[in-house]
Amino acid sequence: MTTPSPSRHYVTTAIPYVNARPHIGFAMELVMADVIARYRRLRGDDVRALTGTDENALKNVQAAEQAGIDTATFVQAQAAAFEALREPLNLSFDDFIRTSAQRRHARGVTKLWQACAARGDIDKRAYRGLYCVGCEQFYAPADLVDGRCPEHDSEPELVEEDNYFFRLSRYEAQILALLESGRLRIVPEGYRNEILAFVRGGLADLSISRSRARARGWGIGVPDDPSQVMYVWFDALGNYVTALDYADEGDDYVRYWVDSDARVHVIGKGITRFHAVYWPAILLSAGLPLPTTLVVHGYLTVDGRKIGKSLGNAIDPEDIVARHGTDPVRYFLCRHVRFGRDGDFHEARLVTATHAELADQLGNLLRRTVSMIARYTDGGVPAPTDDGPFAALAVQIRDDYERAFADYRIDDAVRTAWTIVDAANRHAVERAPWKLAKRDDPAARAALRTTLYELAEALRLAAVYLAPFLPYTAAQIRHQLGLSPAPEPWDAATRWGGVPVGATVTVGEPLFAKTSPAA
RNA sequence: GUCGAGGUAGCUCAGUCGGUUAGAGCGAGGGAUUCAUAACCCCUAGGUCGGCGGUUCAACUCCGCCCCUCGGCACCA
Repeated sequence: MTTPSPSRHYVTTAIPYVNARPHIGFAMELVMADVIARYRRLRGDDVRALTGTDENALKNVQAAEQAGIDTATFVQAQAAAFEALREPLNLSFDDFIRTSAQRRHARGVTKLWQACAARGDIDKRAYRGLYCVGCEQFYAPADLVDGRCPEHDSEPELVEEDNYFFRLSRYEAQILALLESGRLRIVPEGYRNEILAFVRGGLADLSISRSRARARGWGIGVPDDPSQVMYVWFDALGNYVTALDYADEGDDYVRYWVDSDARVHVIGKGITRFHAVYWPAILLSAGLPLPTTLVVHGYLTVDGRKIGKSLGNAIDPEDIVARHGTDPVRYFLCRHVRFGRDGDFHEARLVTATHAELADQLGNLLRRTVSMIARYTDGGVPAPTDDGPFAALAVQIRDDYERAFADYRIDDAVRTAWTIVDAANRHAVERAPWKLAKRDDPAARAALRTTLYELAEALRLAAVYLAPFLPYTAAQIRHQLGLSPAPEPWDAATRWGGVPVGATVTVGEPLFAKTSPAA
């Protein structure tokens, strides 16, 4: 089931608030989006990947105040910490958007607002709500404890002010139809069902502005109304198009949004409603194409405990990578966290997986293969003399792998790739080339050459399939096998028999050194 | 309350359309082997498949009820 390629793909992560340092949960989201982008590029598709930071929230103002810095400076430093994840996690995003600091964003979101307004979907209404001065936010009655603010134990005051409202209710039927038809796909399906239930419950209009005073002057102004700023969600969701220069409807916007085959948002389960309901409604109103797919992941606990905002167990991705390596962290996040479900980032298990799977199974396979080729066939990949069991396996694997990615089940995709590694290790033992090498008859020599070829080719395939997850490792495997750094076009790359006979192998350093377990 | 997702070997999890002896990895025990990072490979581990009842020749897999965990239920990653 090969999907037609090349096609155009736009892949994004959500943009996180910057009031706290990045934690391992967001690192997982970044890695997932990166894996999807790398997979599409591997297939020859035209891909654009975006991440960035959501900076206009009141929370950021408060956090800056606590830190004793002005908001813009604080936000700038925090955003840098997120962008700095690119190196340690080996991310390949093409662009990074900052919602408070880049004109393209403010301009684009203003245009988006105006487009909705022109459609008659934005109007000013009186908004009444219970407001806690301490928290600087409104509370729904249900969120209060005995009518008091859960944080400050004070009675919130009834505040009435004019806000702009978006006519979400108008789009109820359309949103429902989108979800039901699958034109807007949500994976895994469980999340789709939740949203469906939510929409069927009826959609009320949405407040999309705050008084400038209440927002402490921070945020993007409502067009033609200096007294109001946009509610951060309206501005944040817009990032997906403003980053592409929606403001001027530039080339990137046309290419990756309007004319794209897939507009994919990778998000955490907590914000699916914003992406499955509010965002499509805004786009519908403004007359822009909608996202095609929402890829929803679960939350991570750390060593079994919830990630506390300031509880101290919020693992720093840079730190964990410094101790265990980029590919092991990416590998653990991709294979050992079940797609769509909550998972546990267990450091001891990360170490176990790195040793048992990456070092012992994959790393060792490469080493034993390359060593035998160096020793038995003078360092050149030999020509096979007959077909082994792998050609059929290769077809099956490609099929399973593409199917897994079609549903964004990246953990299954890794498992599928791994079946090659397992098969090759077993094959090595069954054929025992080290025994064949001690015999001197023609049959043994033919069998030896065929087997070594098969092992090299299996590794080549493994490197192809693992490249999205383990970019550095895949490159190392290619290097040691004597292959060019750039992989072949997808069809050729995934077909059995791609290792050139005579390629000169290099016995390099072990792929994964075994580290001692972290304290 | 309601809706959803889970509850399978010590741990983390797989189990397609119901079908014969319920699987994998880790951990544990044993064996084999030497190409390789003491790695690879093979065997074993005897788990009431949350509980009770039902449908069926046959249910982990379908239906009902119940128990436990987590999450959504209007503006909160």
